Order: sequence, then structure tokens, then C-alpha cells
Amino acid sequence: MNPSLNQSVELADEPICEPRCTIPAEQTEQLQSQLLDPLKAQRMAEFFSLLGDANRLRILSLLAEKELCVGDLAAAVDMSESAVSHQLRTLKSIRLVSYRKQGRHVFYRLQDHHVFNLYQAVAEHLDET
Amino acid sequence: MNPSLNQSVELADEPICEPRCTIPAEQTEQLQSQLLDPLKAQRMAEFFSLLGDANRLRILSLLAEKELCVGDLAAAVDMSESAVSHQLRTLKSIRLVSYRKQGRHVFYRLQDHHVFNLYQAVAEHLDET
DNA sequence: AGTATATCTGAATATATGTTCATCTGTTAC
DNA sequence: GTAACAGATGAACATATATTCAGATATACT
Repeated sequence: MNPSLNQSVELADEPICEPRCTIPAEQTEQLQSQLLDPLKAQRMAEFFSLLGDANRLRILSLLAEKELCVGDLAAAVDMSESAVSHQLRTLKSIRLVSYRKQGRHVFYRLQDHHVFNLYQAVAEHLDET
Repeated sequence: MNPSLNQSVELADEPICEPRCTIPAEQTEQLQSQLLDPLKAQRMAEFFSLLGDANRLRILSLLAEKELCVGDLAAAVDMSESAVSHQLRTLKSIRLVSYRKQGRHVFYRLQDHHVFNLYQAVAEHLDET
């Protein structure tokens, strides 16, 4: 993974921007070497963004328990089947869910265990006052 | 944390929706007991959503390394100071960054180590083809 | 074949979100 | 004091995103 994001939060020993806050180009470049590259940033942003919907999270919370078909999901989360289908398509696009077809039904399930870690980290954060 | 989201992804041993996909109200209620409650879902969604921006992630990747003032951040990520300031306000609102004022400068830093876990989990997920 | 069911899809609307611009506040230096 | 600077803010615009509705597919049943 990108080494530029680690947990150590050091104080700036020498504020770059003194006396003026426009730093020399040289130091800016040095900073930029630690910068998350735009393409990866974009992909991560898209991923977080797609998780950023209450209905999708509620759907995921059900799928975490057991696989379910669209109709049952719709009934449980109290949404239209169309709306659920759209959201599932979104979740498929980031490979968070997969599905199997069985007759007329399509059963969806969580595809990726990383969701759980994400969920946990965010829950912890939110529980801290 | 909510016990309804765990890693076990079991196959539906008895598809609820047979023969019709509209399940009995009783079973729907049972499902709903595993459902992430709307308020928490909303809070989590808001959190993920606020992480869902490439510029914010790029800012975070720099702050993960060291604390920085708005002007230097703006120079490094090639955005206007105004834009950076707006994004920092957003990041403050979910307590991902905090700041200290020193004269004219405001130095921002990561406030929460959970970001790192999130980052790691997403990076892993994205790296899997 | 024809009908009913389960799901998907595209287009349209409504809403949320990001960025920009102009302006405002607070700080430092002269 | 006033000028220059760092940062914050609000409003306006542009863009992205979610939801709805109408209709399309695909499967099962008779």
C-alpha cells in the first residue's frame, strides 16, 4: 500500500511556510511525492462514495447475515424493487456483492470481507463521542 | 458494534421467497431485526460520503505524514486556498482532522487513527483485480 | 402459446455536492 | 493607524447522484 499514509501524526518541526506561506517549489515537490496519486485517489473516492448511502448500507447489513433475493430485500428495507435493484447494481460495480441466479430469483450475497473491516472502523470512530 | 453485520456469508438454506417472493410479514420482521437502524445507517453513510472525494483523500494523504497549513496544502494539491479550506471544514465536521492556530497560520493534522484502517482496507480491496 | 412473476434498465426529475468568486475576519509587520 | 497576508465564509453556479416511472427481459407455470 501507499507508504505516504501512516498513523504517525508528527508535529511540523519546521513549518514550511515561514515567513510566507507560499513554499518554495522545491519543497512543494517534496511534499507532492507523499501525495496520493490522482488516479488511485479517484478510485478510492469512488469506492467510499458508493458506500456513502444509508440505503446501500442497510442492504449490506442484511446481506452480511445471509444471501437474499431482490424482492425480500425490498420488503425488508421498505424500498421499491426497482430502487433496490439499482443499488445492487451499484454494489456489484465495486464488487461488494455477487449473486447467483436460481430460476426467477437472483440471490445476492456479500462478496468481500473487507466491508466488515470498514464497517468496524467507522463504527468505532462514530462511537467515540 | 452492530452484531447484524458479521463476516459469515451463509447460503440461504431456505429461500424465504418461495413460492412467491413476497415473504410473510412475520419473516420480514425477523429480517428487519438484523437491519442496520436508519439513524446509524445515516451517520455511517455521511461519514463514507465525506471520504468519497479524491481531493479530500489527497489532502488526508499529506496530513497523514505531517501537519500542514492551508496555504502549503493548497500548493501541494494544486487547489485554491478557498477550496482547501472548504474541504478541511468538511473533514473537521467528521472529526478526521483537528488544527492548532499559530499566528496567521492554521496547522491541520489527522485526528483519528481509524482513517488508516479504512484506507488500508479499501486499498486491499481495490488491489484485488 | 399466453400469463404471471422477478428483476433489470433507461430516461426524467429532484436533490445533494463540489467549486468558484467575492467578501469578511483576524494576525502580523511597517 | 494601515497595508499585506492567511484563512474562513456565503452565495451562485455547475455537476453528480438518487429515486421514480415506464417499459423491457427472462423465467416459470398452465
